[in-house]
Amino acid sequence: MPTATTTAAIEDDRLDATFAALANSTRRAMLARLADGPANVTDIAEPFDLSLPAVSKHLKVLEHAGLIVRGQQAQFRPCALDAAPLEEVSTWAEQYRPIWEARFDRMEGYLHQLQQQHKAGTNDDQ
Amino acid sequence: MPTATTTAAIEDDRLDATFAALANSTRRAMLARLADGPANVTDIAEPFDLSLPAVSKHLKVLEHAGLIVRGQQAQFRPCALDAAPLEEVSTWAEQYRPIWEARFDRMEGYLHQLQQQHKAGTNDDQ
DNA sequence: TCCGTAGTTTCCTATTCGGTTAATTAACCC
DNA sequence: GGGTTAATTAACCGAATAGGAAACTACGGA
Repeated sequence: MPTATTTAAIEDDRLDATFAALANSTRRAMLARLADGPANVTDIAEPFDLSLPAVSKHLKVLEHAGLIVRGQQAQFRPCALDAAPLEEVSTWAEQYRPIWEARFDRMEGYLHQLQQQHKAGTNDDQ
Repeated sequence: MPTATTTAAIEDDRLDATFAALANSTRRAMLARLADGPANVTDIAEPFDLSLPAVSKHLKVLEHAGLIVRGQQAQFRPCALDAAPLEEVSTWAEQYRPIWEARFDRMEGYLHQLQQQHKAGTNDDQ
């Protein structure tokens, strides 16, 4: 058996890690900071009301998701943004563009209908 | 006290919820299924090796993120995709497009440099 | 060699997540 | 009313998250 873990499963895991890393406003703010250029851990920590270990852990999550790359010069560990996973996120989301664009002509009526039904409970027939 | 919760904070919370909902391949598969049209809970559950309560919880997460809308007809609770939050995700990610596109000319050298430093650790002396 | 700086690791706590089974609600049909 | 179908709620469990404090590692410099 060639790949017990299929390509799709690997991509799934990577998207899992990326979305999980992004599901936190502190980490998203760190990425925004790094969009302006590389920085050391204490620099990244500065705007946040967080202990340094907490920041360190957030950075580890971002690194695990491949969203940052880290180096080492002397006692410093510079972090740099790697936006490649964000391209995957964008591509994934863009799959659904036809749907959110069709929303007005096709979907919205149905969505409203569902919501009304939900509010109404059992009204009459259908 | 005017808006102790600022607009930015609300958007943060919404992105938190959306990304968290997307950070699970089962839930992403459910969205993919719903892209083909509305479905009831048991229909959605069918491809998964999961108990119905587990499916129900996943759907609640998706609903909380605004990714699905739910109705009620008789004992059925039809679910329909609402792709609007995915447009937000795409827009958010697209912020970083200049960075992932500049990667080849501007960033890659630096990223590699960081990675090499990291691997090398203390190379020469000790 | 000792000190200060930069970060990480370890250990702890509280909360959330993903899953289960069992019980419950809700609506239809006979 | 009684039974069946659809789905949720309740209670519980193990694993993962997010945080802090304290200890530790690693490097540069006086």
